[in-house]
Amino acid sequence: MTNNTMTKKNKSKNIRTISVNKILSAAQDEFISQGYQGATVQAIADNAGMPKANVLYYFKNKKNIYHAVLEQTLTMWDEGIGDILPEDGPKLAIEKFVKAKITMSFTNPKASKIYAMEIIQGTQHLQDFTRTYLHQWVQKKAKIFQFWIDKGQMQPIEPVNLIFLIWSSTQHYADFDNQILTIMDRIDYTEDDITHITNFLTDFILRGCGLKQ
Amino acid sequence: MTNNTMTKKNKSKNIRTISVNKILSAAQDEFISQGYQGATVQAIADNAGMPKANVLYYFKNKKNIYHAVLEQTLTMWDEGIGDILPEDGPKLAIEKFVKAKITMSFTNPKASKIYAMEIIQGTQHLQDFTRTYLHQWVQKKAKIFQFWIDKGQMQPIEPVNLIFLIWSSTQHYADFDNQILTIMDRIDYTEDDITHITNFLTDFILRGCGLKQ
DNA sequence: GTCTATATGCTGATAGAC
DNA sequence: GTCTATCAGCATATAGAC
Repeated sequence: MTNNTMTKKNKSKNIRTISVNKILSAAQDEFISQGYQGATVQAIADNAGMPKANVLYYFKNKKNIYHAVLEQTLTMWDEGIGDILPEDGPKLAIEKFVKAKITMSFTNPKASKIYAMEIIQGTQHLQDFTRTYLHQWVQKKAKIFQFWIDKGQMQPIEPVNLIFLIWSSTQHYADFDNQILTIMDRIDYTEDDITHITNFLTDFILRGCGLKQ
Repeated sequence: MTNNTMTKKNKSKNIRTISVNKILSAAQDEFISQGYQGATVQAIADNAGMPKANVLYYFKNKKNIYHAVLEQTLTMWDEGIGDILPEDGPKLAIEKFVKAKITMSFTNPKASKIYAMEIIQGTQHLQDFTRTYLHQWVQKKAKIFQFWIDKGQMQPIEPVNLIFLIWSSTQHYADFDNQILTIMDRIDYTEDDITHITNFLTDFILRGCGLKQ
């Protein structure tokens, strides 16, 4: 299908999709650096390369822009959380889980930051997500760890705190990238850095669980 | 010295100290939950129990309030960072370091949150602190770990990433307390929780470093 | 769909009486 | 030192021409 054969509807749908994505991307940056209140629709429009009125045409108001950014964030969180499968056994499962979280941290640090800011500020918009989805996820996965412990496949490591440690140590490279890069004398993470960090965290956590050496 | 024998200067100095502390405490809460821009002088004044004009009498403007809160935060960070001493050897040093960071997280979660938000948002006000003080601190302590590794007192664990892991896993309980408490079905951390978490993290990290079992 | 002009409301900050 | 009243500026959001 060429541009010439496009229906009017398809054309305008494309413009809409492109504009909406530009706005969401600009908004993500703006909300991270300025916070919700500090972010101005004007700044989002400037960074998206369009007049302020257009932004409000697509999203009606600032709150709706933020909700859309949050929704994107949760989708990524959900897709990137990885899984912990009983049939994998503790070693492989932890390796996979750590790798999934690290990958998410390095491929989408902005989503991680938006999420972190929400939780730090008091789970204002994410209370439902935490109370229901996340609560159940942790309980379910903790049971799998307990199953392995009971079968003698791993040492008695407290599962809930283990999950917290894996979350925190992997997210840290996304959320605190400014601090870490400054300390490491880098402008950005290189591929080598990412490989190195992945190996470090995987080895360290497996050893912490008594699953290596 | 009774109130009656107080000089006028002492009295007013007390009022000032009390008012300033009330303002700083209220401001800390407000900056965490609303962000810098979202925080209003009016809300700070309300939570401090005084008229807005009084707040601006003591601090002149909102920026100055925030700077004062940040200064408090850095002082706490500095006092709570703990130390890593060559003469302690790796095991004791790591035990002490982990314990110091956990203690800070549980005794002053608000300072940890203010700090975290600053770094996530791009070290806007803390670039100097990160570039100079923190950079040097990490390099210095990394050398001590390297010294122990070279002497065969501990396994070759990459020191800089080890420091990041200890920071992140301990701070997490302060910064993400809302999420953690929801998942753990608690309103607040109990003394038992804190002991349990301290033991978990200390054991896990020592094992990760190959210094236990 | 795009853009200009404008209304409305809120916030930081000040002036000045007490 | 405390507090009321008020100003000036800015940001969201809308109306309406193109």
